[in-house]
Amino acid sequence: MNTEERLRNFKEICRKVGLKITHQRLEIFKELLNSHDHPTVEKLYHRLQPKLPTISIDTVYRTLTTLEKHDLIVRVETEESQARFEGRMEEHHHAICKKCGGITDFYWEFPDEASLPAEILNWGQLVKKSLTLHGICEQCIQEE
Amino acid sequence: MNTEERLRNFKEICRKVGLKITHQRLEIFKELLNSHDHPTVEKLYHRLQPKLPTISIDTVYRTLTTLEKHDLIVRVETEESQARFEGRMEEHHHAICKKCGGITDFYWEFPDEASLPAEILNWGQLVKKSLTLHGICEQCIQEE
DNA sequence: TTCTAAGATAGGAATGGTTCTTATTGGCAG
DNA sequence: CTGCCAATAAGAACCATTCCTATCTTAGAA
Repeated sequence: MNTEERLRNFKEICRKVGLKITHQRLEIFKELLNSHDHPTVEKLYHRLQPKLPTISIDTVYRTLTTLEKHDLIVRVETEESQARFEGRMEEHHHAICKKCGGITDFYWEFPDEASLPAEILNWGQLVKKSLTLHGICEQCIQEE
Repeated sequence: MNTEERLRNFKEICRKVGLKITHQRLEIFKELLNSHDHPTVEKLYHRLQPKLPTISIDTVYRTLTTLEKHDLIVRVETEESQARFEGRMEEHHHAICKKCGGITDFYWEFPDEASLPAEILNWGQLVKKSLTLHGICEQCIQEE
């Protein structure tokens, strides 16, 4: 799905579940679609200032939580205390740099569910499999 | 490594890096070794009350951060705001239940590093590969 | 063993990220 | 166009985590 399709989908989902399509929701969603660095709420808030100078940070929090609930965006799993979000919805994976905290996306096809241990296949209902690589990115290695 | 070996290793590492072996550090480490539910700081704090009735929660935070820095324990990556820790050090993976938040450990041999996309193999220096499964555990399915 | 210096802790205050409260605004169905 | 109800802004409140500092403990020296 490209940006336009994502926006159409966004509006459709909102209509379907009874969410009003407000200026703020639309701008927050669009801003996240254009952000490929898995921004924190604070970062998004600042990026939105030019378009929405009076928006409150609470609205950003509330909206992201709402969008997440309806599977329009994803909350990224990290060890940090600050929440980070992304707009990319295709199943993909992350490489996280221990040094700078940067997150890089990558695609990788999961080998075969049967390669998982039996105990986990019986664990429950699997929804998502995400591989996270930890290490130090090339740029941080150079800077050492 | 069994518990006894882990404790010996703990003391050795402390000596090596100049950390004093305090009663609190030892008890916090032992408590985490005995906990298999990836407890939050708050939970550990309460479990330690019987043995260390006057311990402050700051000490638990500080100690866990210190132990993590020296690779004696691991901070678990979740979407939650509260930090969770574990004492298991063998490389393993997690299945997280969306409903109850429970985390189940499992072992799984990573197929082959060459199966990762080239872009990631050149990303930097990889330290750890962790697979996280998301879904709903059997118990929560039953309860629905 | 005793002494001492440096490091560690307890307790409370402070901080920072996130959520709640409330008055006001604005989307949208009729 | 109008009214209802959801959504927002602003600031207060909340909660997890960290800081401050006086006191205590550990580990090494005497």
